[in-house]
Amino acid sequence: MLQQTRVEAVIPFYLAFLARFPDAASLAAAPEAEVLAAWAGLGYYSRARNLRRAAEILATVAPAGYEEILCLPGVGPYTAAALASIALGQPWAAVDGNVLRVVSRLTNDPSEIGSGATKRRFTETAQGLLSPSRPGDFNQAMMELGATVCLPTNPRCLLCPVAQFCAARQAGTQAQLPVKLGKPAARRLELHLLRCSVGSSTYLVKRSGEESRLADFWELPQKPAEPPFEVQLECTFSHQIVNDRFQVHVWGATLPVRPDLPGGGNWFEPDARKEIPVTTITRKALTRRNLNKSVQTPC
DNA sequence: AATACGGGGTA
DNA sequence: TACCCAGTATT
Repeated sequence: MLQQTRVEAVIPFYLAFLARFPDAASLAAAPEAEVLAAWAGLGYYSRARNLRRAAEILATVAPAGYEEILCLPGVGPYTAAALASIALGQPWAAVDGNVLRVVSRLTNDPSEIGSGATKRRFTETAQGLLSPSRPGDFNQAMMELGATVCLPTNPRCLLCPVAQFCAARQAGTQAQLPVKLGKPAARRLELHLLRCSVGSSTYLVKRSGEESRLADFWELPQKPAEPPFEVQLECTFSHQIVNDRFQVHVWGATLPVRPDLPGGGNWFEPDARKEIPVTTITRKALTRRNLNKSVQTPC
């Protein structure tokens, strides 16, 4: 439950869940739908399915250590280390997002925090700091430090119990760590979809692939009325993603029909321009699933 | 290495 | 609004 979910958000779900499924056997015996119902509101529902599958295993065998715990579905390096250290007292550093941030500051290391190489190195650092006699307490202390003191922005160094060991604090760089690779200011992508009307009918039009020799032309997915006909593009789109925003640019265009080209006359050259407004849609509202229907709304 | 997966809190 | 959260699985 704690994977990518704040402790405060988890607690009520955790209590209700344990009341309903007090042990591995009862969870393993429960229908998946019932488990999902108890999970409702927590998000990341594959965690619930994985947890039930793990319970099926745990009802039979008890894993002996990190490597075996890691084999359970839904258990990755962090969770395996947390379980091995807290439940079994074994010396594995549990490295979550908090610990990555704490280590980046303790060592004043400007490496990009999202890369796999950096995570591996920071994990080794945490492993070296780990208390072998109290690995569970150490791991929880590191995470708690990140959650309450070594905050993402405005770390509270004056309250920090390990400020005297912190390289970033000495260098005064704590506010600039950890370093996150910024996404490009604007990724521009082609939308490959637009709408046109033929007479009173409206059709979707898509651009053919770049690798095609017809890359610069637009294609009617369904064959419209028999040629000859006139095609008037009402508008066309392009979109770009700026940070978490999905912007759709809409502009008008008129395209001449090219019956002389391959495709039975269903090809024509783009002739666009004059950008008019910009519609902004949040990325959450524009997943791959509903892309097709969403992009039609601005038109 | 990138992405999908959720819902909620915060600056 | 943009980022983050006691990450993992999949591509």
